[in-house]
Amino acid sequence: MNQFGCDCDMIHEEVVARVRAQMPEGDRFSGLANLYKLFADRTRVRLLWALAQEDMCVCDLAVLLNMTKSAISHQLKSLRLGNLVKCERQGKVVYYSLADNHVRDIFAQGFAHITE
Amino acid sequence: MNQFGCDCDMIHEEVVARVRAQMPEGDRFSGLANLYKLFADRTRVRLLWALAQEDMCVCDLAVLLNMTKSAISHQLKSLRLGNLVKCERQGKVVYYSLADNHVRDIFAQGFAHITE
DNA sequence: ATAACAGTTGAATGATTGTTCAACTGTTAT
DNA sequence: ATAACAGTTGAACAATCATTCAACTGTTAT
Repeated sequence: MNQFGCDCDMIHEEVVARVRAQMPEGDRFSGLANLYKLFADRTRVRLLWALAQEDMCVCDLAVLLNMTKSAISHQLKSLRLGNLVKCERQGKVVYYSLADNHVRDIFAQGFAHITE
Repeated sequence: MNQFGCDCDMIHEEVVARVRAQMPEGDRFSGLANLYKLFADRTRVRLLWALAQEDMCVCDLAVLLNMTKSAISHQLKSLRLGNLVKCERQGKVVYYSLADNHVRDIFAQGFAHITE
């Protein structure tokens, strides 16, 4: 470990200084990583995709993905805390839907990237 | 467990049938999840952001993020296997750069979502 | 040759995370 | 009241993953 807090020399001082100067304030990178974490699981991706097609209840989603209500509910909670989905109770049934259209845009871009 | 392979009834048969019919072939959801996994870590997000500013070598990136060459190199390998970055050796130094401009677009969208 | 430095690699470790299980709440119907 | 079903929750378990450490490769300069 050296003066820079790492185990090597800084080779291009000007480059590092320039990039560091453009770095955003605070810790916006963690927020960004946390957003992408919600898309970084096959089950959650399928849930979001399904809700991008139609609003659905927990049981329908469980049947669609061949998983238990519990597993689905746990993942929906993560998505709810991340403000990607919202829910509304009607009697015994809880209907989930996308929180906003941004999720659809992110999907479109993701699919575009992996199919090229 | 029932006929559907889950622990509940299908409440809206038509909805599930309709959504299932629109489901993409194969397992494109895993590919999508794997793409987002690469963005789902603070270190990798910062590496990608830095390389979106300028091409850099491993030592510069290590200094910039206050991390060891080894940790940086491991993460760069993941990004390389995911085709998000590429590298080129010039003498002792290995320069990394974004594989294409798609990464920049994904960043723009991500930042747009978390700052609203 | 050999020293010095940039970078890579594999195993090990600790932390994070997805699913299961069992127990629970809330609503509807008998 | 009570049974039945939709959904939630917390603990436990297994799997995944990021970082560390030590040993290694490749290139340059002496």
